[in-house]
Amino acid sequence: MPELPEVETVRRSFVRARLQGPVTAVWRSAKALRTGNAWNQENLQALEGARPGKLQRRGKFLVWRFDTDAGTLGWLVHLGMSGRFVIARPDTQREPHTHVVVSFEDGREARFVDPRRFGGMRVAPIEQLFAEPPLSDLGPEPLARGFDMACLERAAGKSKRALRDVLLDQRVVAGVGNIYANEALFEARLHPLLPAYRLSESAWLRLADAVVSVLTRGLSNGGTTLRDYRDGNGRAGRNQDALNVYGRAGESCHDCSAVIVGFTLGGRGGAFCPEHQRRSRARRVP
DNA sequence: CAAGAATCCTGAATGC
DNA sequence: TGCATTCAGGATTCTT
Repeated sequence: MPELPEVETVRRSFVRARLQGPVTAVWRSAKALRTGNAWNQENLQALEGARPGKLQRRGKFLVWRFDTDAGTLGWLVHLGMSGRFVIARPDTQREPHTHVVVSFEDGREARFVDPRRFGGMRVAPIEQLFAEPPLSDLGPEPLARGFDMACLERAAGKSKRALRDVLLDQRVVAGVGNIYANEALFEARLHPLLPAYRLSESAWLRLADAVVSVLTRGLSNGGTTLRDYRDGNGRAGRNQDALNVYGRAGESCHDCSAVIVGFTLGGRGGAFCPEHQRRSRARRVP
């Protein structure tokens, strides 16, 4: 599932590819993406004739600027669970579940492939795109200057919610998903089910540092590929080998050899080390 | 207001 | 072997 490091890796591969405009054609499959999502108004035909500009990322969203005679448009793309955004030659076979193809004058095309169709997209004037949900609801960028423990504490310091769910809330911090939430909690030595209001100042500091640290490592490893994720050139990431807890329930902890414990909360799985991530400071009596 | 459940979807994994 | 069932999960919307 693409989270901040994966989406940023995709962004970088598109920036390196430097697709040259203008857009010559837009193709859309017959199947809808994520119905029941108010912002998912595709309006893709507005991109025809537009010239590609800066490609940005906000949380797990890509925002690609396109210049037209009538002003600047933004193409908002979310990869959902199984989405891929790839650069391809027109004469190569389209993967199954290809739902959007945008062709550029230089002969290449951008393809959006999403088997589960949990992804979404929208084209709108750029100011409007940033002013409305989902972008307007996002919390701070964890890898930007200014992100620190105060951001987390302000947003969730009084919440009774479990830490794992606080980290998944895009209003608290943008771009963290289930993999990196669990990894950050391991790194910070905090139990994923601990209510947020119980954290001490030092624990908030550890957590903020851990979020930055696991995202940075994920990014330098080119993202985590558990199943579907690929970068813009179709390549898998390498961060799956660096995971400490996510997907490792029943295996032993890399640091202490305790057996990693799996759990489910709100329909979403997670995992933690029972030795490193205790609910309280009290040590268990052997 | 907050927290939990339901919703969307398909392929992989499991069950019989 | 083959068919049916279960499950996973991001973000939103609906309930409680």
